[in-house]
Amino acid sequence: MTNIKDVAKKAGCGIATVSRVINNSGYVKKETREKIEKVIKEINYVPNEIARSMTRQRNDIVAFILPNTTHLFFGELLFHVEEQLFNYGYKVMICNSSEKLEKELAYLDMLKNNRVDAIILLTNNDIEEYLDKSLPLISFDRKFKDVPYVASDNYSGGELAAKKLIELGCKKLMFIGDDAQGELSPVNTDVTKRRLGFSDYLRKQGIEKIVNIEYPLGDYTNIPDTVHEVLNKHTEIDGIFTISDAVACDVVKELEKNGRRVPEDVKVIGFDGGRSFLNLGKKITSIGQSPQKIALAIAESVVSYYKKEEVKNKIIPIYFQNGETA
Amino acid sequence: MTNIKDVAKKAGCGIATVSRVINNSGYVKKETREKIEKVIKEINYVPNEIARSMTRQRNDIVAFILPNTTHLFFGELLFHVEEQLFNYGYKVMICNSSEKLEKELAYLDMLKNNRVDAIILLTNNDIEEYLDKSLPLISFDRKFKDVPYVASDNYSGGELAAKKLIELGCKKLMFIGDDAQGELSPVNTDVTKRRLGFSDYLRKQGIEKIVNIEYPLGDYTNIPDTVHEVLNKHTEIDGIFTISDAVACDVVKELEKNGRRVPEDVKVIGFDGGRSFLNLGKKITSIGQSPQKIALAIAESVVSYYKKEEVKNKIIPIYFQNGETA
DNA sequence: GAAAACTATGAAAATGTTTCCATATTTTCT
DNA sequence: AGAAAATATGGAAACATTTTCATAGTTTTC
Repeated sequence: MTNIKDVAKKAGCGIATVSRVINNSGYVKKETREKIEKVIKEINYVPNEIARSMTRQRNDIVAFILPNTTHLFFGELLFHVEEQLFNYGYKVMICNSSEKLEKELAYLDMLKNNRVDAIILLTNNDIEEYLDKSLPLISFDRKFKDVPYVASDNYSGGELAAKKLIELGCKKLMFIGDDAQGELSPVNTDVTKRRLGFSDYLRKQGIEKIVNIEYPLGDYTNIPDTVHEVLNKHTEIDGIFTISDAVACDVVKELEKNGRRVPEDVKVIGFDGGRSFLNLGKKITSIGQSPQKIALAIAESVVSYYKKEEVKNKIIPIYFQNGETA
Repeated sequence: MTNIKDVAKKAGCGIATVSRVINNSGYVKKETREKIEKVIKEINYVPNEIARSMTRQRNDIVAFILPNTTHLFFGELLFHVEEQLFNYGYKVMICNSSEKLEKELAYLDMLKNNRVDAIILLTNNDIEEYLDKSLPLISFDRKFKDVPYVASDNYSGGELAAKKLIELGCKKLMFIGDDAQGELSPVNTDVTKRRLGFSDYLRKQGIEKIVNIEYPLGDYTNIPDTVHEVLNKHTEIDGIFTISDAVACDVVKELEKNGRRVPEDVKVIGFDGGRSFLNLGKKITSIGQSPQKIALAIAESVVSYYKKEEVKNKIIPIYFQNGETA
């Protein structure tokens, strides 16, 4: 590989001048610039970004720690985050934690060594005490001490779902979601607020929820059994709000297996929207999160870090994505 | 941030010795090692990976250029690729091309500057002429000149689908897939082989396909209309093989809208399997690709590059994933 | 008991840039 | 015309490591 010295030698100038040409900075005479550009092409020189990172002490890399790129919503979010950051000149390093704390910690260590410019953290683990104050963190859907965060307006989403189900004439409502985010859990992600918004709204309207079904986070294997059991016990249920569209999908399958039609007999409202919603059919309605807007907010936070500005918390509005339940 | 010099000074030794301790290389007296380790902790030193990359002239980064992490199968593949490479000590940079050639080229340029250790390329574009011989490329599901590749055994997959549909008693078969990969297209990805395997098998059995439905790659918007039209024209169709499970899902919806039951009236076999298959319900059967095995093959290819061994092409077996159509 | 092998250490070179500083030339201003 | 400002250029330091080399002490070997 050729380097900047080779260019300088062949062009008969100093390396500083070559550097100026490459970075289009400082003063360079027109002929000198042309000569250098010619040589660069001739000897097929490409600047070594590793060396640039060395002097600049930054590498324009942003890391994204998330549980799993196989979840539709996460894959979508990743796509938009990468797209936004690419536009700002950043590269994105992807870190699948598989929801494991140890892996998240291993990544944080590695990322610290690598002096990445920012770390986007999406986790359900009890990681707060391990978060190094010096790391350029941005948290998604989760509040940690001293860490700026971006989140969908989950609470309003829960309220909206309740409001909608009531409008649609539902009388006996249920929530199906994650246990690890329960009110008594030490881990309190923003996702919890979906249920809180839902419950609070119902309470204000003097309506009582039938039941919450909750199960370990990320463990979708036993949903059908649990749902089956509850549905048999509470045949009066006519409206369900689920923590995500993926769960909603399983719930619909189970309902149909039990002879209940969706949306005719039971209305179902999920959460996430977008592509995941489309893929899962339109029997449900969804409270949509906007990965584009979330991604933009995150990218702006990254840029704020770079500019050493205050990085503000950002709540992203949710929206209705109407399906047949609507 | 503290550096290796700070450690050396405080420990009263040379930086070379500190380096030996960090890298666990060469000779270091036990007491010296302990002293240095103590200082490292005291002053909270973490080695600067950028500087290490500088001297080692490699950064343990592998880039993955793919169309879009929002496709279920790609998200899944990405997950396993990252997981495997993490085990080998690599970091993964993610590059969403949105299927755009210009974006792929921009990424390739950037990655060249960044001296990444390997580039996994997943594309449907006519990019061959732009591929720099000096880049450490690994192609997925696509053969380029001089570029080692990893692919699922798509041809056998097509054959298997045909065989299965015939075994299930189907008489009037159809293929639904992508136009851009047509036999006359200059772009010839391995995905094409799904149809070839399917067609060839039928031909050998003396069975003629009813029709191919093909449409622009990645453009799933007009599938329902096209399918609707063809189904009305060919009400005798009783077996369909689709290029992917995602397409199969749309096809099933359309079939049901037209009053045909799946799998009772029409059997549908898709392609991809795994999580995407599960999410889409089990009315279809799928020819499954194994993202784990693909990821392992890719990771091994990356390691071969590092060892400067010959990087071999690898064909990964597919498998049956039985649903209700089975 | 001398040579060979092993252990231990640090100075200095090398990695490929950017940037600061010094210097020189040219242009602009009054 | 002389001073100030703008243009142009290159040498050298700095970035934080690893690695080579030189040197020296300590064991082992026969």
